[in-house]
Amino acid sequence: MRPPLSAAIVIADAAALADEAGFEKVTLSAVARRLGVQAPSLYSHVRDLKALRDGMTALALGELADLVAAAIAGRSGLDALRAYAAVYRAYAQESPGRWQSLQRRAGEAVVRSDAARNMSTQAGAVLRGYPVPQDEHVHAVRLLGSTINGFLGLERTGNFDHSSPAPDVSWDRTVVALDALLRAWPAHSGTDSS
Amino acid sequence: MRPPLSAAIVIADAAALADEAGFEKVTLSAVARRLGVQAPSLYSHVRDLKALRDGMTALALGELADLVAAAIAGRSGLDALRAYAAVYRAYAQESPGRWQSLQRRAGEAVVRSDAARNMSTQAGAVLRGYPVPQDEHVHAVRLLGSTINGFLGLERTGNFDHSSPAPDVSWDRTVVALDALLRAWPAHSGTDSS
DNA sequence: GGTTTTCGCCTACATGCTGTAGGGTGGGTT
DNA sequence: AACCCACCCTACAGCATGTAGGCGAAAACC
Repeated sequence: MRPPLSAAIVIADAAALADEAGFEKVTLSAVARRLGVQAPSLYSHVRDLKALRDGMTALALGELADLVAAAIAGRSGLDALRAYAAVYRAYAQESPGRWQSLQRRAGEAVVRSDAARNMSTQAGAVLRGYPVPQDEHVHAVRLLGSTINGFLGLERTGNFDHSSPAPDVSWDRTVVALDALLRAWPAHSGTDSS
Repeated sequence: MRPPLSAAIVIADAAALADEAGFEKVTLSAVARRLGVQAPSLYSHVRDLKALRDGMTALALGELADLVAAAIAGRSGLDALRAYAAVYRAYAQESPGRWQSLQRRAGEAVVRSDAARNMSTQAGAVLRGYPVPQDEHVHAVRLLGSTINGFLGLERTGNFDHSSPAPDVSWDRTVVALDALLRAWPAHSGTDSS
């Protein structure tokens, strides 16, 4: 009758549920209900809950890596940075559950995946337009990721809800500030003035 | 015999458990076991699991606000910024469960608490040593929080584990970079080159 | 001093989720 | 036609949340 289930289908459905109800609401029972199947049936496709979550993380990682790749292709400098940041924010807003699935310690397999490797590479690519010395790239990449992810996290937890103006304005300032920072990357003991 | 339980004791014990085993492992059953009591007994002190978590968040918020207050008192500029950032990082490292309790959407009561209000005020105080115009303070505070919290989040989820050098080095660069950024806060349409 | 109230923890239970064991059925193969 | 196996099923054990109601001991009251 119905086409048989597969790991991919289960994980995709779990991701959809996460986006609708929040990552923490993703339960094997709930996914089974959505798929019109009994809960134990899912264990043939997914080892356990941890594996399901890892699958969602891997899925999100792959999607995001593709989006980032498309966004920064052919751009550089502030242009690339804007596109890079915009993709993250859009993803966090449009797929909040998937985005949440990235904010956790994932299994080894996920960490070593191509998508995960790509993500760091892409962050490095954004830096190409900036005068950050090669041996400082790690730090710049970490700073970039920290600020972008941190902003999205605070926004999601409602940290900005009780002060004006809307987060969008701060987001723009933040991206511009990061651009300025990267263009004048400080030397070890302070800043150099040009 | 034993002194009777109280909400404060239950919450404190839950916080201790969170630090030992992770925030997501905090369960009313587990806390009851630690306290040598049956699980339903806790419901006289804590309305439900959500209330317990909110209590932990409020506790952490209060502790952190006090630590920050002590750290930035009498300091300014980079000195204050360093102390401010250091308190956050130390707290995240020494009380990981409590820190995790801050990375969630808390109930209204917690959000409106004095401690929560203090935290924004304190972030603003750090900016006093920098030439950030008053109407830009919100953005700077948000940026500061984003970067600091984001770094700690990425560090905790193991994002930095598979690249060298150790996060400590990046942390230092990050704080220095934030200092540089605040000292040369970019104007709205770009940066001014001094 | 004895009675009564109250407080704090208890047992019992309903409900929901995870994960295991093992059964049955239908579609494809030979 | 008989077989097999992929796929989903039922049954169950274990642990979590949260409700209802009981019991005992200490405090309060006459």
